[in-house]
Amino acid sequence: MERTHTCGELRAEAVGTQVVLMGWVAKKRDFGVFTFIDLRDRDGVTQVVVSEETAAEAHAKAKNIRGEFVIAVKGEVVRRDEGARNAKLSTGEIEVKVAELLVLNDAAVPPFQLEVAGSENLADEYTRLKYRYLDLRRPALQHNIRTRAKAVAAIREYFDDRGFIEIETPILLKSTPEGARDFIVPSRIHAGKFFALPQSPQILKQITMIAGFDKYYQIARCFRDEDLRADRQPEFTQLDMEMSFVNREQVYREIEGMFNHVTRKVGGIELPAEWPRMTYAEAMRRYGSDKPDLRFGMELIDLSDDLRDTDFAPFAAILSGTRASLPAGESEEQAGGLRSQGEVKCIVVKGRADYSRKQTDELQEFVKRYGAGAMAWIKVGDEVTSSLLKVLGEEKIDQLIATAGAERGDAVLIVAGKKSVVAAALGALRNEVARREDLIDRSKFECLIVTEFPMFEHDEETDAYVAAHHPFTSPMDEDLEMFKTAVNDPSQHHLLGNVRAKAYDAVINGYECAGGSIRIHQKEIQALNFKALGLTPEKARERFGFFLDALEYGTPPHGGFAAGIERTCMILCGTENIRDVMAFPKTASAQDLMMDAPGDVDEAQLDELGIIVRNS
RNA sequence: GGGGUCGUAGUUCAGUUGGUUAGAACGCCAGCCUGUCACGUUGGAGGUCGCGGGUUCGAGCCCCGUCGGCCCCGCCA
Repeated sequence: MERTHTCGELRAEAVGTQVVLMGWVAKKRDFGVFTFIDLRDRDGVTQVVVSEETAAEAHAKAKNIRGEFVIAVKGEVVRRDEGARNAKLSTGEIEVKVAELLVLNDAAVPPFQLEVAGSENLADEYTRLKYRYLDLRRPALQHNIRTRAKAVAAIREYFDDRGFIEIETPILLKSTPEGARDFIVPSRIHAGKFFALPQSPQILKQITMIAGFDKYYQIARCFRDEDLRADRQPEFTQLDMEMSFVNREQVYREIEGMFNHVTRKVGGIELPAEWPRMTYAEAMRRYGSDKPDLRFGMELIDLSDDLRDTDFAPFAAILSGTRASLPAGESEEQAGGLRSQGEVKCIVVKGRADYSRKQTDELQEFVKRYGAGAMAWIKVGDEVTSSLLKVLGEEKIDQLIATAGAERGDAVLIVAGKKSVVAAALGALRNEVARREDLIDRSKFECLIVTEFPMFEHDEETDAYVAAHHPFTSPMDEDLEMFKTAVNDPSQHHLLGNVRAKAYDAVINGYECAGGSIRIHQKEIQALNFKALGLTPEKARERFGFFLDALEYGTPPHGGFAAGIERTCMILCGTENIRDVMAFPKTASAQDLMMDAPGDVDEAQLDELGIIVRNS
């Protein structure tokens, strides 16, 4: 018996033809003298009917089948009676009248029902991950995994057409101690030495530019041994690309071009030919985030100027940048710097002057997670009420309402503190409120390129500057002099915090979908950068010697980006969970429940590698 | 590393103030049923209440610890 059709393709036109379908029993409805079977494969579901009268042998076999049995049926496609059609099925106009039925394989009773009718009451994720092969049979996951395959195919198509060369880089390479934790792989031949899995092919892709390939791309697996999140797994896939002799705008055009091609091909979605651009500074100021979700407004509004004259101690301390506002441990010298300066900002929630005490308390708890000490509120109801009324007085409250642009019926949610904390707290609160108030239009795709990221971030613990993107990112031409001053004059070191980089992110619907930069191609600036990062020439050579050597031999100006395949697919599939777009994901504690990895290895294997495991 | 939340039948859940024999639906098993598509119907089996300890005359329920799923903070150049 040879399959002639899938279970998703038969329509009324096929009526009268003989077909053979193969698939899994999704559902059986037994009426004694005849039995309906919903037969499922990756394409869809077709109802087949087995009658005792016309196919006694097949009918007898049908008696003994159960969900997830694998069967083949041969029979005629017949039109269903007027009242017996099923509009919910694409194949619902027809059914297959079975003449022959073959049980290709039986199946144990599944540990969970693949789809509970009419609800989203799926089994616990633990069970579904353990039996991932069963969960993957669900149409929703089948669809997501196929969408991902289409997206990857579209990406290849885009770059192939534009003359990019797909180059594979090694999975086994050398550990570099900075950045994310590496997964390491022991070497047998060099017992006691280790490879590291790539966190990204960053250096290697730059070397393809030095090697003269001009345009490189790769669908690259990346590994980072860090804690997981709803959108983060320890291994994930990136579209990685790099090009020579380009400026930032030329890279932006490829970002736009690629995403636009993928969304058009996969989802039939038309994104703007040119995406809006916004500097990092503007994004932080207006949205408190470097990846703002632009599907809704509710921008952050600065109330600092209105509060500069206040006696209210917490605000006064924050706004004046006096000692009281500094976190414990921060020195007075640092207080002179810009970063000790705090601010007071707010968002306006339209129509929610009716927030209850419980609700504002919940939101306060929410912002505290981001380091905010408290959340103040003003409710512009029939009467104006506010947690700040006593300390600021009516007049000041009215002034704040005016600055915030709040109208009768609105609620104003206020956070004060260090700039970074205010941004983190209000940026997150903005998303949280939008979610709660259902302000997000899920049919929208709001794209943005965020530009001019800071070159460095200040690490409070070590009081050192670390690369915000990676140590090969080029500073902005405008900031080059400041960069040089900051590196060469120890008293001006803090200026590093103000140096902007030619680094950028692509953001869709609040997800960072891609990021990249123009790289440093001159060894002098690269050396300067290592110095800024506190790497002595010896240390730099130890870690990146081969790369520094490579830079000596005629490096073209170059830049590129990497795009997260999973995050892109999450947006295409409309899911908020990365596991929904990966065939075999790991749990939040980085385990594979299906194969029970990671696991122990034989003593003999360890011996060969020269490894002794310390039992604690 | 920290926080939140959940864990009761194969699955999804209910379970009152701590009180008799822990329930429902779906699934499963055995029948009946000529048009279902969440088929209907009759009957049946199925429980270490995650695990360990404690309080109590008595614990699914209270307390402590622990394990696991999910989410968040830190972390993720």
